Amino acid sequence: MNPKLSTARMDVPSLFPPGMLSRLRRNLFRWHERHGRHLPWRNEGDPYRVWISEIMLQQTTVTAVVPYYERFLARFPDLPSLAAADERDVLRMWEGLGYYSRARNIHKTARRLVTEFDAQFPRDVPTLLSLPGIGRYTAGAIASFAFDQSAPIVEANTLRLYCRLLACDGDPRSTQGQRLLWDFAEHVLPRRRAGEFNQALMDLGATVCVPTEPDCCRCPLRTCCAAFRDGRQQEVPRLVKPAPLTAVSEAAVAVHKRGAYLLRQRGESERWAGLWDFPRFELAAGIAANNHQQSGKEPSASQRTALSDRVRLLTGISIEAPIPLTTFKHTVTRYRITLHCLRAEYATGRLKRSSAPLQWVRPSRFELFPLSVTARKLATQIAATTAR
DNA sequence: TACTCGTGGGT
DNA sequence: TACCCAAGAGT
Repeated sequence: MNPKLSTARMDVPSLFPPGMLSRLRRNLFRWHERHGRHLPWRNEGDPYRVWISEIMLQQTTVTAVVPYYERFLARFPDLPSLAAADERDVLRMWEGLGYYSRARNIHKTARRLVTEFDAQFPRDVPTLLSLPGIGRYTAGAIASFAFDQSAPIVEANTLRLYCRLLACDGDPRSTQGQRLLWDFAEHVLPRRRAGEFNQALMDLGATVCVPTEPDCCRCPLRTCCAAFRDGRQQEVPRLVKPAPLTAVSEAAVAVHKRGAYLLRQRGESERWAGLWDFPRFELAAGIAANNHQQSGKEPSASQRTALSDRVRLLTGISIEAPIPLTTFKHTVTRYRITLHCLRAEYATGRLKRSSAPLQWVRPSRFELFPLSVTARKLATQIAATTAR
């Protein structure tokens, strides 16, 4: 038994009786014919495209995905082209989209499909689940969208929709809540046209049953909706309070040597794993995000001296005194980072071999490297300056 | 189980 | 401005 699946059942049928069920399906299909979204990865009948779009759409808005999807498909039009690519080029196409393990997993899965599956996409959920980066939702999405298998889905849009249809009070992210939602998803799913049905659910969640101010007047399912009946559509589903942001002050050093700059590939256990960055160090951490007193200042003379030591420890080379260039503010996960960018000339020494990959790169070649967002900004600035 | 992993757009 | 939120998966 695959641990990503659960067979535990709850009493969903009593919560949603057969008469209501057929009405829900009928109304939803009818609504979708007129109001469904038209998206680049829809109705292509190509599991590769469905897969790429689903991975990109994990925790990412449609608006953000569309340009990345188009670029990615132009560069890697099919499974063999993706499997044959270098990971660096895959990450380069992912740069700026976030959650970079998705790109690394896509690459791993592409290679596995070519070597172990004869470059054919598996059609069943258990086999899809065995692939890196494909969880229960994505497996259901690929199986139903690409192969019209009767596989249920639960994601942000359907979670909200199901919770409201059921007026679910509990925490939908808890184990119990998840079990209820997956049971419900399976219960409502028709045997035929499952892919179209799932897409209709998501379209409804994305355009009508939205998080705030759901447009219940235009909802084809309002007569099946317990939350609407009780006037509680604004309270369901229960929200989770995000962790407060922590202010962090960091420094990035652009080390220059004869027209090239030092880049470092970030390690497996670091944030932005696999991306390249200028050597980067934490300076200080504040208590709260709005405590700018400490983090907003430029690095002091003693901090800049300490930076030289840390560059030497990290890379093995010695540098001249770093000179402040510019400052970026960047929020990532729970941290609001103030990044002080400095420039320093190479003095003496040779690059270490043992640590993370280090490389001297000319500005004209920056575009070949997948960079962290802030590194890209700094790289662009440096390239513009040196081009003159 | 709870935490980690990013970023940009909307309000 | 400071939130909220988004087609989740891996550990």
